[in-house]
Amino acid sequence: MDKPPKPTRKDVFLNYKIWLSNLTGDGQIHDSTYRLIEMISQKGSLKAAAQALKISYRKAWGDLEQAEEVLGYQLIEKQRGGKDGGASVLTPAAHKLLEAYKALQQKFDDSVEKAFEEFRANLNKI
Amino acid sequence: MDKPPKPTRKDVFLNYKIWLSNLTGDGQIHDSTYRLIEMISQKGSLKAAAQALKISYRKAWGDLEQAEEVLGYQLIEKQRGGKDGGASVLTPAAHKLLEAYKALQQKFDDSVEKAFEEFRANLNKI
DNA sequence: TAACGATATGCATGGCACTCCATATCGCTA
DNA sequence: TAGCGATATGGAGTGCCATGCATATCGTTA
Repeated sequence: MDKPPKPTRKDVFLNYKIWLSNLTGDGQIHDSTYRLIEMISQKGSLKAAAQALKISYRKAWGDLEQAEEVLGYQLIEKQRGGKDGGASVLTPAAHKLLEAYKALQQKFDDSVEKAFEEFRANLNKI
Repeated sequence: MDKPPKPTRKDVFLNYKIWLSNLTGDGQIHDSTYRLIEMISQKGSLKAAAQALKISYRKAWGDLEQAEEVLGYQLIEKQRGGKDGGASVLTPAAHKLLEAYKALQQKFDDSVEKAFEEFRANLNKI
């Protein structure tokens, strides 16, 4: 019925996403994987971490598998059986990865902020 | 059969993606939409642009619709009927948008480059 | 050695995005 | 004024991927 009610300028928002991958891009490490690793560190098991993050164990396991595949080294020391049926702890490499990732994230947030302000200013010149 | 053939450090790559959206995030403008707009500018019609980019006319039309909805103003002046059955040309606003986006993209590339080098260096300390 | 709880993994299914298809509308041109 | 070709838009069909389900495996503990 009424198509153009009035061309009104609206507020727009910039979104961004960064992730690691192997050369082909079929293996990837997303932000969710970092959160998973952190949660494993807190909870002590993959299962508990998955529950805490409200994702399926299946997915959590798969994400972790892929991350280790991409990097080429282990992030988690996993134990089957035992006192509590099993457990998972981070490797030193995983701790370093988390640190490095946090720093990267921070740097990004800063430059994104600046770049977007400029962009917005340019748009408003229209 | 053979799971851990040898934990070998591998090369990893940083990927990123930026996009605009409205407040709720249900309306989005992706890189593909900018490419579409550029192609419309070259080809002179939405249909030809969609074909050139090998996407369905349906999707192209929808993406454009969404982009204009997010921004709140027209990007394309579309004509139905006429000499060639119809045509599409960019509005001045669309040209400005493309310019601003390219600048943003460039800025991003630069900061990604820097941030990733640092990240990589940190990883190699492992 | 039976039980328990976490890791490990294949497979069915459901949701979603995109493509295909069908149809309507528009306005110049011959 | 009939025809053409592009825009406009809904709906069915399809393919992919995440999720969930089911089940096997493992090793300590009681």
